[in-house]
Amino acid sequence: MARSKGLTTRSEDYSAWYLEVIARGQLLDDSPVRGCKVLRPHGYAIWEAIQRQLDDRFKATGHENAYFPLFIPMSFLSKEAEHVEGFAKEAALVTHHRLRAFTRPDGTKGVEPDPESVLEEPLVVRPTSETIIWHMYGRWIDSWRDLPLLINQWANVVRWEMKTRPFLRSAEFLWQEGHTAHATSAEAVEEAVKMLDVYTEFAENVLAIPVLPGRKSARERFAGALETYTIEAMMQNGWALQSGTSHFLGQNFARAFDVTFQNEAGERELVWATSWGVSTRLIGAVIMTHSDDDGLVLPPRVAPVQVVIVPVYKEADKETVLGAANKLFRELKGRFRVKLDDRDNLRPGAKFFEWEQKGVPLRLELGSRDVAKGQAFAAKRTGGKFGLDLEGAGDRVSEVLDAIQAELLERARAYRDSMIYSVDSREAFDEKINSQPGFYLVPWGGDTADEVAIQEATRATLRCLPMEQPSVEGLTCPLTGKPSVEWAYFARSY
RNA sequence: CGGGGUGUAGCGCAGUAUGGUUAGCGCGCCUGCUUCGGGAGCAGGAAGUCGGUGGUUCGAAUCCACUCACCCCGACCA
Repeated sequence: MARSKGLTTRSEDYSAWYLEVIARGQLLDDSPVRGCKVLRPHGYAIWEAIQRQLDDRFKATGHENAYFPLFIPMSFLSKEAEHVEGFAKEAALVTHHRLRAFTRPDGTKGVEPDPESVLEEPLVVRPTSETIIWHMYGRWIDSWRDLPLLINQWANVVRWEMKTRPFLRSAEFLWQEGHTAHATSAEAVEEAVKMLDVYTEFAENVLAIPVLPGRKSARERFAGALETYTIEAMMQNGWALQSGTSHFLGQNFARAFDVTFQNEAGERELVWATSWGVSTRLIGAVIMTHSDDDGLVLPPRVAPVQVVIVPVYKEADKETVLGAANKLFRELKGRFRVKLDDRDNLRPGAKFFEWEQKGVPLRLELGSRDVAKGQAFAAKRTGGKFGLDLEGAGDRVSEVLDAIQAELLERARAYRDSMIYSVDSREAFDEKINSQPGFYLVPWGGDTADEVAIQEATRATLRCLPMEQPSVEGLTCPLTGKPSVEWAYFARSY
């Protein structure tokens, strides 16, 4: 009989639930290296879907891909003061360029760094690529005609984090980083905001994650940026997840790497910069936004398998059913990522559980009764079962997947909206923020010192100053008692 | 990096206090037969350097030291 699915529930232990969903969905596995995970095929395929669809958007907004080296001369990191401050503590360093074999006293063999191979200048494994990219931009930019320069790269980066969490924070992760150069400040700001819009649209339409776009406070800003824009998502435990950032870097990197251009008047000016990125953290956001107590739930647009066909047969009708299943499979496979699970060693129920835990949005069961009716028995991962006509199945499946995609976004939005609160005093905030986690929207009037104090008392941080800013005329900040300056969201965050 | 916890077969665990032949159990895996609409049944079988290194001992999964990884709670961060 139906035994317990054995998954820790979200309400029992949200963190354990998250780890189990990842393990059962076969997204990640541990590696022998601290903080570094292996992206298994089912997890990597989600990243590939993200890459494809984001890359299309980057190309559509005029960007080109390039690739810059993994290794950065150590001296580059120190060229931009705030930047080095931000990344020095977590930089991995290459100091030698070869190993040599040696024999231990007990006769066993080992390898050690060859002292003869010490690098003249150590190399930093990139934590982000601003420095090496701006070094190169200095060679490529000379005239206003070279601008804007709009480049993106898909890469891995390394940040030696103290505490890691699968997808959300690991020592090595995959991401994309866009780096653009502009002739004017206004144009650079426009670019940074435009890319935040791309992220916002992508998060909602592809990942089905509603996000709050906004600006970071000075305290939360990227190291070396004048302005950091962010999209903040709400996880099911009421914690915020910074899901993408876009930075207006001013002329900081141009100044540090001496990147100037000659304007139309013939004068030399420093170039204006932006950078923007999203990472495999987005996969964590997808998991924590949509998954349920039965396991992974994936939006159709990023699901590695969108439709699974499970034939159900007895020996007598095996041939008929498998024939129909194959026919359906061939019909769908040109349009969807579809899997025909015709394994003979598992019974249907076992297959249902397996695909459920892998987050497949739509399951089509096909038994002799269905074949006789000219239908498949469809089950949505989001709930709901119905007969689906085999005739014209492709169009119908397309509609159903679209409906699931929309349903996930709406469900997430309703949940998120139900977790946005307001408070009228600091006391109320301190009392509620941890017993009732969520986004707290306040007409903020504080400064960095106030943010620090609030975090020390509650562990909540200022997540963003939303792009949409209704007037705060005449309002007082409930957290500081100072006159309100602009609206801000506070939350616990990952 | 500080405090706490856990490492025994692919997964989940017992065994460790009080050291003692061939280290068990459930699930999974392999073979065969019967099954097949929500985790199949029976029979047979394979799989472990007990996280690693070093020590104590006639003898170590068990005791000691060091070390690695993971998890939880803090400090730091995408």
